[in-house]
Amino acid sequence: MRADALKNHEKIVEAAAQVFTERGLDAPIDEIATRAGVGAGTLYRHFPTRDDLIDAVVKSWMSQIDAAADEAIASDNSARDTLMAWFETYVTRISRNRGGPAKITSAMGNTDSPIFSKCETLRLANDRVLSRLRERGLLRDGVESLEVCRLVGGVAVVADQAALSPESVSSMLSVLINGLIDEK
Amino acid sequence: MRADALKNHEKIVEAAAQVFTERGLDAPIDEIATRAGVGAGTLYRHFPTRDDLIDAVVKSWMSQIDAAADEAIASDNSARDTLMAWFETYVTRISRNRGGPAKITSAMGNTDSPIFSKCETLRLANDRVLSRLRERGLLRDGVESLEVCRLVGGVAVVADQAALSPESVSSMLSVLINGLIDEK
DNA sequence: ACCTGAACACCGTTCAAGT
DNA sequence: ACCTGAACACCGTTCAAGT
Repeated sequence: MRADALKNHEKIVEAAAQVFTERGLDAPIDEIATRAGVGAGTLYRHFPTRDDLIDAVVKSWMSQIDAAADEAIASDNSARDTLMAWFETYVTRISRNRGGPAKITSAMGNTDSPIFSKCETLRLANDRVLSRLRERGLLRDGVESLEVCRLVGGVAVVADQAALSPESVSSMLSVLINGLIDEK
Repeated sequence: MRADALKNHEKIVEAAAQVFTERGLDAPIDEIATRAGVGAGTLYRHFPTRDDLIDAVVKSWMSQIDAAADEAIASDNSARDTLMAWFETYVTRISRNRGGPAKITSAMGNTDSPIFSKCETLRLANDRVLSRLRERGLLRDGVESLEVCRLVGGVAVVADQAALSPESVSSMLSVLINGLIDEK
């Protein structure tokens, strides 16, 4: 890769991160190109589809997910508290940009989506948390990680699109958690 | 209203119902106008926003919702079976057109959405089913109808956008139901 | 009073011409 | 090898001209 191409690549990702934050994941591509100071064609050369661009932007804040999962696993809190803290982190992360929950949750389990690997990171982190609780005998049988990601993602999508308060989200997550934990 | 205006109104709603079924609720407005045989301006005169048009189309199949709720209430099935049948009907109805779950669920509880009254129909029908189960002592405390509509709607949104199978939907609804019923 | 459709605006995407 | 930006396509929305 030539030096100017590399530089442009960086500038585009940086601009995209800004624009996505301000205007959501559906923001005009052209504004990103302008903000990055490159022509539209250059942007398309580096990122043929919007999803490729999203993938590049999401990359940076996905690593924090693993740390959050580790923290949830380490704690000796009740299953309820563990799941609530973890799910709230999950929702917050994927909701960082408007349109994020829908984009990420609908790509979940879809192998040929450009952002599939990011979804896998999420799914595997979630699986680790669930597995830990299962070991402790706190989870109902037959709950699958992918399914839980979709349920929690569904809550995030609705909250994102209807601009719901964090309290509404917690309250919805609470119902989900009731459905997941084994109360003996 | 003049006779030709009335006729056009009907033709537009009819065309919209067709086009929405074929191409989803985000289908090009212009195709609806063409199919109805009217100019774009005429369509906009009758329905200033897309939501106004959606409202008119949704009207017809919303009445069936009340019947489904009545049926759910009348049965002496277990809380689980009652809710599963009702939620599946709920999801099917709002998923009739692609994009329907997102449109309807994000308008839920939003007083100044053009389709608010349709959402109220859904919410009230759901409330009747929940109330009946609560009377029988089968429901956990503190579950609100609006919240349940959003949770079930969230499942429908994800299923719609990720093209999930009916089995996946049932399985997700099952988790929700676990979280709603009081197992003593 | 209502309708038409050309016109404008906006945005995604491509590609000929440049360096 | 990579970049630019004009050009094209598509679609939403308006409005002057018509009946």
